Amino acid sequence: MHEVAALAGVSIKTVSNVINDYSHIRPETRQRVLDAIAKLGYSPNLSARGLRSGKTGVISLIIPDLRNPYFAELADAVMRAAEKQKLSVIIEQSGAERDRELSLLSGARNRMVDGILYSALVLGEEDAHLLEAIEIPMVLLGERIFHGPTDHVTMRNTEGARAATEHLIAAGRTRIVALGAHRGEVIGSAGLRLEGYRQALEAAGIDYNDALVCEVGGWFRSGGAEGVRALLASGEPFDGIVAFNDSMALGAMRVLQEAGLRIPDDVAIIGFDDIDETRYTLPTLSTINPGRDEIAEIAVQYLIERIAQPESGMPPREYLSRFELVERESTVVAG
Amino acid sequence: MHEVAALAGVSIKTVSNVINDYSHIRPETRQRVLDAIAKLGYSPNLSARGLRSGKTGVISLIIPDLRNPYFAELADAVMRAAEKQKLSVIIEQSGAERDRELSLLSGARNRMVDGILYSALVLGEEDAHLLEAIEIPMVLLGERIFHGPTDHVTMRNTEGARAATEHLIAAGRTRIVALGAHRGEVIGSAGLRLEGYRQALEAAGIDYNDALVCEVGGWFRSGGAEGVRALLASGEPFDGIVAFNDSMALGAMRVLQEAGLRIPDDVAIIGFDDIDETRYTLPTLSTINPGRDEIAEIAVQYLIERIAQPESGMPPREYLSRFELVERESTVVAG
DNA sequence: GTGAAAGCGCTAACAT
DNA sequence: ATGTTAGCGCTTTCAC
Repeated sequence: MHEVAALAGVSIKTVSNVINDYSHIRPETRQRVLDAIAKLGYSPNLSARGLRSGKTGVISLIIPDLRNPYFAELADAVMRAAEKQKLSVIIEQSGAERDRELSLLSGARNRMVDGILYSALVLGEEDAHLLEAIEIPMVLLGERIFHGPTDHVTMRNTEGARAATEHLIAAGRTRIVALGAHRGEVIGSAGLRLEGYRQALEAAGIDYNDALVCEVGGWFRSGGAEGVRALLASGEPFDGIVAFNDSMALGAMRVLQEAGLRIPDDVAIIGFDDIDETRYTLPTLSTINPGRDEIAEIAVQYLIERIAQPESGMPPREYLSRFELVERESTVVAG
Repeated sequence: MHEVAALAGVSIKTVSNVINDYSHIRPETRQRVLDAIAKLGYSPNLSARGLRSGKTGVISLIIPDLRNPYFAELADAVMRAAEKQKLSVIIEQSGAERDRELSLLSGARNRMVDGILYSALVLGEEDAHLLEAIEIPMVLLGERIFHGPTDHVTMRNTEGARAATEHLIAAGRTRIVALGAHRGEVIGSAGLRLEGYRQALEAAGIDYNDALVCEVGGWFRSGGAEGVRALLASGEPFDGIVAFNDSMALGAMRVLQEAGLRIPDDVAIIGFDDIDETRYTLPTLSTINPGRDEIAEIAVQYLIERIAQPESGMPPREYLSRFELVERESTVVAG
């Protein structure tokens, strides 16, 4: 920077002004500085800037696991949104371990980032108070913690599940499985989506049948597969499945096909998340698009606002994205 | 830090020593400092440390697109390897655009990272000289650029493809499709894998049939699907497919099944990459596991070594990981 | 419109 | 074994 100033024949302050797009610089001077920068291949030292300004231009995104397509796509959306705002993103994987989620939140690595986007999988409502201790700006993604002390961006889970269920009902299905429930959970994606499922049944005058509510080990393909296997073994008849995420739906599809059932003729199935893969399976999977891009953009915007005004006293905000029902082959009987 | 020093009744230097695990500190003093740190909830400012030491403890990983499962899994492996070494990872997506790959490599964001792991998709051999201009340590992943000025970590592409092809031959297939070739490409994954395919055919005394070498638009599901559709339309008979990555294999499987062909009975198929999904499709997909964890660990280790000794004059290294053939349902006829 | 100087929080010499 | 001091590269008052 000194060299640039020398070459351009100005002071180091002027160089700083040019870089930061300050006003009141003669165009001619500015050009001279720009030329010098180009000639010397200079680029500012971000650590120094960070030290001085207290900001690093980096945010961290805490997610359970990148190998889960849902989170990979979420990370992609967040990175695109962050880039528009000239922010870099450090991704930290919690592995869905409680200790790791906690240590990442309070960890020393955070000293290097301006804010955190936190997609909780393990911490729940009862841990909301722990978030109070986090001193750097944070925005929460997903459903695990409501009414926390931070901004929260998520989708309309209940309405989405209701729309998915109504879609199957409209297709003439009456014995509809809810795949991925967690008994006793009221908040959290599982609880909210189950509530939407119930609402749709009730509105259509279909009795709720507990035998069709299928719990799983985890929201993975394997969980969906096991769930449907158990269901088939139970002998309880069904003609539709609302899976609470796409991975489970895909696992379920595989088991149904192995069992010789046709999709959607024998069983119609709809998922949740609209991960890329659902466009290429056989059959393609109908699903609820949660508005991922919108979630990412709003979350980044909220975080930037909190970073800009850490002590604004603005109460925690809650943003619910628009979802969209995506109709594909798994729910539409050809002809 | 000053406060910590005051509370512990020592100088700020001693605090620094404790934090950095220096020797020659009386255990009692160290403990006093540690207590003070805990009480004040102090944690060091990484920006300041970075400014002073010239290192940030952050590396960047440049990949085309996280939504591609192969790269999501690579990113996961890299992050796990980096974490073991106490490094954070900033992920940058190039979107497979040439301009973006170049600007990311030389971009200002790099001032904040100690080194780059670069998985090229667009830049090729002819751009190797551009890498010379990058002044920060870099390790290359993947096949696009060989003989560049940097360390390079990748898999044994030719041997892997040969093993895959031999696996189909051993299963009695003789009319084997190579799916995902790029005509005229010699280096790059496509060229290397095609070479392995040819070697296997030759070793088995099977004539190379150009009509079975199938080019595709891109290494995505859609590319694999289109390729197989064209092949079916051509009327050229085939009983096996070596797909140069798993995504194409999955797209191909879908088209085969739509066409009423049984896998593996009518057509056996094997992919490349061992992405998670291949364990859950119907049928499950045989594939070549490229040794992703090994690649990630070696790449991070190489990068750390280069960061430690930027001007060591050590010549560029090349590391080839061990691969493994994973046998699943798509190549094994039951019974 | 531009320059001079102070200092962000830390580490590395050097001194004690 | 611990304290003192200079300075990393930048931004930011405050003069001019």
